[in-house]
This record gives sequence, C-alpha cells and structure tokens, in this order.
Amino acid sequence: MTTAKRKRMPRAERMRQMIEIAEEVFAERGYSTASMDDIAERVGVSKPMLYEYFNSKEGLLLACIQQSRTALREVTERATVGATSAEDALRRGLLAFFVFIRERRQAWSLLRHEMVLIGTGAAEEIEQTRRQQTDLIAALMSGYFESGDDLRAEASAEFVVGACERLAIWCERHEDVSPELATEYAMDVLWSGLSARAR
Amino acid sequence: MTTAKRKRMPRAERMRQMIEIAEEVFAERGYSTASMDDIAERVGVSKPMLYEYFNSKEGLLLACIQQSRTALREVTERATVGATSAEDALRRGLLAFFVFIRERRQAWSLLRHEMVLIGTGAAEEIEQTRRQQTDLIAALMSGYFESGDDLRAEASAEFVVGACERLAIWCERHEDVSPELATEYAMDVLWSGLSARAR
DNA sequence: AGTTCACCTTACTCGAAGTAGGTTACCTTC
DNA sequence: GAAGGTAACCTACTTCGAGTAAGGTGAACT
Repeated sequence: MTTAKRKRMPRAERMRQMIEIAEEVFAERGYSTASMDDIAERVGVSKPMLYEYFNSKEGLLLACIQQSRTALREVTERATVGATSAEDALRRGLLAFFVFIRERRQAWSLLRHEMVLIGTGAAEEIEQTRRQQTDLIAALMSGYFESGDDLRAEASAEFVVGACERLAIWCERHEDVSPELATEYAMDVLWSGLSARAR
Repeated sequence: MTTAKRKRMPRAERMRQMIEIAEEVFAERGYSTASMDDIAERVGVSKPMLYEYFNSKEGLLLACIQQSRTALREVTERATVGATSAEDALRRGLLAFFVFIRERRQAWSLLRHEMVLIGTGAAEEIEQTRRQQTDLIAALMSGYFESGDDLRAEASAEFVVGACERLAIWCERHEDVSPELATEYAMDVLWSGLSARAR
C-alpha cells in the first residue's frame, strides 16, 4: 500500500511468511491475547486468508508449534550421533537443547507454554513434542543402559525431560548462565545423583 | 427455583462456593472453553455476581489457583517436618506430592496447565507455585547438603521440581503406578543418579 | 483477447467477556 | 412490627474478536 504494492505470492511462500509472523506475534503477545486481525495485518493480507490456509486460530498455532518441534528434533538428534558413551550422549544432547532454547527464543516460547486448550489439538501437540524427546532419551538409554524394567526406564526419560524443561525456564531468568553451565548442572544431578552432595 | 428457592448467602460462603464450582468447570472444560455464563448458572447466580467477587475471568481463575497452591503447600510442608536426613526428607516430600496429585485431581489440573496468558497474572501465579516448591526444596537442601555454590543449588531445586511435575503428568497416563512407586522412581534417579544404571 | 483459476477482499454473523443501573430480601433500630 | 438502609442480586446492554459468505482481480495459458 504505502511502500510496496501488496503483492501476490505463491501458496508455499505465503504460508511460510504467515507462520513466521504468527510465531512472532504468539510469542510476544501470547496466544489468547494475539488477534487474527492483528496477524493478518502484519502479514499484509486479510483475515480470511489465514483461515483459508489454517482453518482456525488454533490451526495456525499448531503449524507454528510443529515447525518449532521439527527444528528442536533436528538439532538434538544431530547432536547425539557421534556419541561414544551414555554420559557423552546425554551431555551432547543437553548442550544442544540448552543452545537451542537460547538461540531460538520464539520457537522455544511456543513449545514451553502449555495451552489452556485442554481437549483441543494444541495441548496434544505440545505433549507430542515432549514425547518426541522422551522417546529419543529412552532410545539412548536402552542402547547404553542395562535393560530390564521398561516402566522404570520410561519414567526416567520423562523425568529428564521435565527437569530440563524447568531448568531451561530457570535459565531465562539467569542470562548469565551459559548453555555449557546449564548442561553441567544438569549432568551433575542426573549422572551422579544428589547423594554425592550429601554431607 | 425447582427445588429450593434461590437463597441469599453471606459473602464468604458464596465466595467459597463459586471457587469450588469454578475449579470443577475449569478443570473439566479448560480455561478458555469454560464460559462465565456457564459457571454462573451452575452456581445458581447471575454473571455480574462473579465479576463483583473476582473482577474478571482471570481473577476467578487466580483465586482457584491460589487455593490449590495453598493446599499443595500445606501437604508437602507437613510431610517433611519429621524427617531425619536429606534422603528421608526428599522421599517424604515426593510421596506427599504424588499422593496429592492423585487425590486432588482438579486442583492439580489447575496447577499443571501453563497459561497462555503470558504477561498476565495467571502465568505469574502458576510460576509462583513452583517457586514455592523450589524454595521448599532449596531450604531442605541447604539444611542437609554441603553449602557452597548457591546458583548450583538453585538450579538443582528447579531441576527436581520440573522432573517431578513431568513425572506426575506421566502418572496420569499410568493409573497402575502408585504414588509409592512414582516416589521410588524419582528417588532412584535423583539420589543415585543415572551412572548407577550404566553398564 | 478471452477464459479460468488461484489469490485476495469487504462486510457480515455470532458468541462470550465485561458493565450500567435498577430491584429485592434481610437485618437493624425505634 | 413498620421504616429504612444496605448487601446481595438481577435484566439488559455494549464491545470485541473468531469465524464465514459472497464477490472482485490479476496473471497465465490457450
């Protein structure tokens, strides 16, 4: 309009653009506070376009979450490929994770905030992200650890994911804590256990 | 109406009743899906009443969360008073927590679901609940552990809270896992560390 | 040049949050 | 036991945002 005439775009490109901007808006305003009109305006397109591409506000959120999840998976999987031991694999994975949450704030923001949308797809979607991580960890463990109690292994994986997620949120409040330091803290408790610190 | 004529109630009692019902509705429908009209109707009162007592939908949610948090604190604090060692204190606290989340589903449901309300009070409120738990744990630790690196101790507390929260959610999918078993799983990783299981 | 299909718009409906202002039952005080 | 004050309560509204119906426009291919 003012600067450049609003241009027509091929479907795929417009879609990427919409997701990119929606990710920004959701991350900065929060899901419920962000309005579709607002997102549409920033994209430079009208609201029904968003609905044509994503069906609903939640659908748009879903697309954003899925993309973030994919990015997280790639990063963590890639990090663990060359590992030589359980300890090494765990450390590499953790480091990759803590680097991710620092470098890709918006993506992480989407993944960390549980949805009020209980019963709807979005909560499911976020849960799915964690499942992805626990599966990865469980797989690593079954490779390196004594197998036996499957339920216990599963519980341990959940445990690790939850612990790291929380630690990541803690890191947001502590700019001075580097991914390396966070990794060390995590490894310390996870690997040696708290007993090592008892007096 | 049908049964008993809608009765007037003193302020405090009506307030308790509203919170009780709101907790139900939020837990079963989810925050965003639940409507104030709906809650008002179930209470047997008109919508402006809710606003007179709680100012906003979020205010009502806040009241529910605060009450649940208080309950959780009482339970966990009470559990750790007679502890004789770090290990014992940790175990007692964990057990109390896992019992709580099983027995008071609705309360836990409110506490576990992060809000989309970033920037608003509710997210802050939930974060506050975790702060309460981490403070408790940090206090326990400083009593039993070698003191030294405060930042590390704080990180460990966050870690424990996150881990347990996630494990609790995992328990929801596994009815067969008792609070006692959950506690044992948690203690196993937390206390001994993963190194104990490496082959 | 004209037809077509994908991209895009304006202008609406509908539901739920929040509010203005009036009404009724209970309790005090004489 | 009637006057009157006030806390509890209601009906009827505004507002705002999600979602939709129906129609406009431009580029590409005959």
